[in-house]
Amino acid sequence: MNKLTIGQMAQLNHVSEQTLRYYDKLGLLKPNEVDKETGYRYYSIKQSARLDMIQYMKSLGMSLKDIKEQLNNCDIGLIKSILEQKSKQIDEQIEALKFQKRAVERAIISYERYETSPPDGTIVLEFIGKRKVYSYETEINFYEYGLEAYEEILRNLKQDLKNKGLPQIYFCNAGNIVSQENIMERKFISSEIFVFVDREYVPAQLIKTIPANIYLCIYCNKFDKEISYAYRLLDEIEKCNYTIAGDYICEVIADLPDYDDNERGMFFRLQVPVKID
Amino acid sequence: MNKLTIGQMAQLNHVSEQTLRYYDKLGLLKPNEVDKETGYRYYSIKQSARLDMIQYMKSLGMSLKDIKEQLNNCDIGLIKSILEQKSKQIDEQIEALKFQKRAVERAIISYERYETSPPDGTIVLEFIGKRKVYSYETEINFYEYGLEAYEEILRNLKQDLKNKGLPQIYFCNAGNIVSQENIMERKFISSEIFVFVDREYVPAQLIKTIPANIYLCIYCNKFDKEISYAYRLLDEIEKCNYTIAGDYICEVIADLPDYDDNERGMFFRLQVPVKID
DNA sequence: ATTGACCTTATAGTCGCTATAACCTTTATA
DNA sequence: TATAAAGGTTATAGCGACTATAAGGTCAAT
Repeated sequence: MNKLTIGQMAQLNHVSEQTLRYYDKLGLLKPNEVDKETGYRYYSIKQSARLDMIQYMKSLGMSLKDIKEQLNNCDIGLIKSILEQKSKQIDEQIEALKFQKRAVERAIISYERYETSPPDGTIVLEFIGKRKVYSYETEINFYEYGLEAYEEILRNLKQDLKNKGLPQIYFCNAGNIVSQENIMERKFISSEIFVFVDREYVPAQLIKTIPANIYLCIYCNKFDKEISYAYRLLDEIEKCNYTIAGDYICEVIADLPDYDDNERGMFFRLQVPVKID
Repeated sequence: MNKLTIGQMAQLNHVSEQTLRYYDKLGLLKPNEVDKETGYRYYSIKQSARLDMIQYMKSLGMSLKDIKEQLNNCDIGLIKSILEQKSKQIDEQIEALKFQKRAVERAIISYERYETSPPDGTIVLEFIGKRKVYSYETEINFYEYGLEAYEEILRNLKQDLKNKGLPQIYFCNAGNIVSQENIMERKFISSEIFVFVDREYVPAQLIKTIPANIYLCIYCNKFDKEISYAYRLLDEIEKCNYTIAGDYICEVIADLPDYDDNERGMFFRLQVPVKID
């Protein structure tokens, strides 16, 4: 039993024969003995120790090349520093995953919201709670340009999120603001684009609050229709004798993987906070 | 600016040109326009939307093939189920990483302990606090066999840990027990091997407690020397008139990636709990 | 006209295996 | 002892998502 064939060695250690042959080829784990006639590999069970160590180092994310180096030239200090680095790395990974989790939850909610949204063109009064946004100032008023300019600004926002270390997923829940002043005069001027964020995960100094209020909203399924739909909203506000109580918001509810003519498939909720007398 | 070369598109979206060519080849993102004469690819900035979606789906762990399918044949229900699955997966990953973190910390401590351990052959009295172990019963008394048998048992233990869903890392901090009864008669009989575990991470019914006590310990750097060193320990206990107060433990302090003759490089602390009158 | 930046395709390499083909050796059974 | 089944050998290709390189064609500015 002290001369194991490759199959036995593989079975004992729960690796495949090919893996053992591969390790042999790399010089990572040479069989104890090779029959010169037949080329048969024979392992000693003691070699499991080395295999254990290989598997452990692999689990730390080391490449086989690095493992080989480390095993051939054992340096405990180095191992310790790899372990310490690994420990930090795990913490970072956990943080990143928590971030990602939030983002996925957010995307699910976004799709659910899309599915349950009223159809395009519907006008409704809705209460919307307090929201946090991270906003990004641009140099141009993008209402003067089209979807292309908007895409370009999104590219910049994306880069900005990256630079600030914010998860790019927020990206799918974007929007922009037109000030109360401008919207009251029906002037579509905006150089501020934003993404909705979670307070817990974004440094407080980067975020702004949009207050809770009753909003008159209209749903819209195409980028090009925004302004005409916004006019319908303003007309409705006048008709009902509501008072505009704050900034106009164009919120992207869902960014669909649905590309007509290569264009972003978007679903919006245009909203104006109102006071009802 | 509405006709971007591959280089501009790549820069805007922070991907490499090769990646864009690769996506083109896969049919994942075809440029808006290709010059038939020169083969030059020209993208529209609007296509960034599709690229965003590709990147997002990639971040969810989808393969490019699946992404292509999904984009060509958009099904929101499917996306939602992928997202929900992803959410669960993230939770699992976080749990796994926490586990791994503990394991790495444990390995660091183990190396530190090795570095600060007294040299081979040293006998010292130490207070050792309460410890938790997961133990594994074997059919044979492995003291009757050599390192080979021990390795074989370790293979079984490893498999057992795997079956029980315990992290394999505990493996590097193993040991075995000889009952008080046997050790008092200097009979080295043991069929119980164990690994030290963290209480928090292992189901309570699987673990056993080794009580806190003062232990007379001897450090040992070779598997083959265990029994002779253990005898020295017992001789010392007699000489000092201590009373053996519990089971003998052979603890592996470090499993070094240092292979003389392919053998496991181990460092042990052999210990007997004693009562000093 | 020339330079240099940028584009093209085609091919090979990365990593840690897995799969397959074509063939050889060992072991157990008829 | 013949034979079949199990298990071993090497060599090669493939995976996935790229990256790197070579050899050559195109564009824009001087």
